[in-house]
Amino acid sequence: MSTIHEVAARANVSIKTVSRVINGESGVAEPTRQRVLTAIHELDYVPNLSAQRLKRGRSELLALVLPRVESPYAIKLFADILAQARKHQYSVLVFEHCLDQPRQHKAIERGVRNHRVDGVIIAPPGGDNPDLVNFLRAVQIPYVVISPNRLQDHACSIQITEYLGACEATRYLISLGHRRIAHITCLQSERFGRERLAGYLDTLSENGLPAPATLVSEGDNSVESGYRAANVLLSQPEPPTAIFAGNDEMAVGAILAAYQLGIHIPDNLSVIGFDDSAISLQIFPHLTTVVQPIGEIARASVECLLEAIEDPNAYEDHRLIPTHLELRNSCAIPKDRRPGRP
Amino acid sequence: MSTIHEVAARANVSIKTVSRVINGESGVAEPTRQRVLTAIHELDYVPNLSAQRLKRGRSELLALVLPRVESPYAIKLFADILAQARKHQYSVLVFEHCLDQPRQHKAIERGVRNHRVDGVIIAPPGGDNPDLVNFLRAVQIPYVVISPNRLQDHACSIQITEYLGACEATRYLISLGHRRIAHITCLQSERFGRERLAGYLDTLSENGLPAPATLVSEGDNSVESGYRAANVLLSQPEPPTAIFAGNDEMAVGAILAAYQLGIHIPDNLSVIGFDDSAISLQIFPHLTTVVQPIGEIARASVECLLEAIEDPNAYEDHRLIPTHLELRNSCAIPKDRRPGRP
DNA sequence: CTGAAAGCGCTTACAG
DNA sequence: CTGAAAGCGCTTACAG
Repeated sequence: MSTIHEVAARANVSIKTVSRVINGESGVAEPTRQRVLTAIHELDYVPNLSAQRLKRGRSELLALVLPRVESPYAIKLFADILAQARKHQYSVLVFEHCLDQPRQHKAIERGVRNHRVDGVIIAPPGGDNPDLVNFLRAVQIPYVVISPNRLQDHACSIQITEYLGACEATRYLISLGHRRIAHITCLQSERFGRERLAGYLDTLSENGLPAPATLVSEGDNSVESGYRAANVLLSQPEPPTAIFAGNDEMAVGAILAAYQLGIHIPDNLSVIGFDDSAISLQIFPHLTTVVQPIGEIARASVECLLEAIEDPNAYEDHRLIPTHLELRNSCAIPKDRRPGRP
Repeated sequence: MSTIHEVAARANVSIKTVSRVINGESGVAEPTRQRVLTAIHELDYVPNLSAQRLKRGRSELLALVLPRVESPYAIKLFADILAQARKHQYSVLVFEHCLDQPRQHKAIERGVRNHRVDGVIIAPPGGDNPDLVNFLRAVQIPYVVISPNRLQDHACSIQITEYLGACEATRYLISLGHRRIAHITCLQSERFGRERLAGYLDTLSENGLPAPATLVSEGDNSVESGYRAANVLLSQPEPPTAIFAGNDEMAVGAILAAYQLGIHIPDNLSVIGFDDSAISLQIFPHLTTVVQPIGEIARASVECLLEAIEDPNAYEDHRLIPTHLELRNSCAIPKDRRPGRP
């Protein structure tokens, strides 16, 4: 591969002039610029990033710390962050994060410092790992954390409207006419699980509806737990006419349980999920769900991080990304409220 | 961050000696080595990769070209390749590949040359894009392609036993006693779809079973297409007692269709998928499936590529990774063959 | 066993 | 508007 010297020789200029053209600096006569551009084109010259980085003292490299869970959420987030970073001329290095392995953060630390990464984006649940976060603070590398359990631990964070999203889902079911609305909870050890439950409970009480304990069933975020929870909920003497599941996986579990019990969705049971993950469109009927806008999360993360890199001193930014309800085919007016039926 | 000079000064040696210690070269007296190690530790020194790369003329960087489809397959492959690369001290840069955008490969080309990537792994279906492949050949960057449609186009390729996997699935259903075994095909424009179909057909005929056209239904790899295909298959006068779907998504579609028709799985219908993707464990009953061993694919890809990087001259290697059948709960002996039933 | 010199391919002041 | 010099932080021959 050719170097800046070969380009300079061919264009009959100094390497400094070539450098100016490459970096789009002003103060190069147009004819000169054209000559350089032609030489670059003819030699098929591409600057060596390692050399640029070495000299500039910035790597233009972002690290993304992802859990080794093969969730669709993670890959979508990754893809969107990649696209955002590219817009700003940054590359992304991915580090896997295994919560269970105690010395895992050592490998990340080494990679981050080895590559002289400019900043780090921490996907959930990495933000709750004190080792990683303390390290980044100690070496003064800017970072932004997505959906951490505790906001006050970080200078920059991105979160979504977990609570309001749950409120909107519940309000929608109420507006359809449902009065016995159940909730299958996400893991209550996570903040988002507690906020989604709170949104559900508050909306019920705001609308004068009771929320007996028999309408709240615990899940663990998995399809299977939603399936079990729904089986319990639906075999009560007075079963709910609608279920708001804490995430899409559990909503799918609930739909599978309904299938087996011969309960038609949405005619006899309405179901809402949360997240808009791939599975919500793989189930029939397609799942009405609270959309977690991953594209927006990615954009905000990169923006935040880049600003923190520009101005590392006491930079603080907490962004709240709005969710919205995506209406599909898993909800309907409850049977006893439908007109035209005997 | 400290440099090699500071370490050298503190340890009272030349930078060359520090370099020797960092790179594990022999010929350093043990006491000297210890002094250097201590200095490295005290200064918390981490070598600058950009400088090392610049000097060495190798980036120790692999590129992975992935489709922008948010498939669980893609992220698992990515995670496993990441882990394999790390073992060999390589980092991985990911490039998204959008088939539909004509100038997409330009961005990949630029990134690959900019970073002086040592080699490229192309995930399906990128290997069938002539632009990308021709570029890599032109600039002489070694690459390995995973599951391409045409093997002869590449020097290094990884594929799995699509045909044998389909044979094994079909043979298993026959061994249970099924005689009316249907197949929902993957897209026939892809080699893997054709091979899976061929494995199914050949195994039936080897066992003296007819394969009437009414038992083969076309799908397009999606859950929905499996759902539609199964509805057609199961509403025939003589419906199949088993369905071998070309992938897990379509198998799930078939299960959903059976649910709605009140057909119990596995009592009244056996279903097998292909791939062992996440969804196979999210459905009930859990899906018996032909496992595509992504970990092995990742290992073989990285190995192949590293060998090609070591010896770029006319290096050729085509590896075939074996699949295996993972027995779960979606298959049973057909009703009419079960003992103890009237 | 150890080190002084040169240079990888760029950019950053500085000079003209 | 253009360029000669110095140097980013390392490793590669070479010498002793």
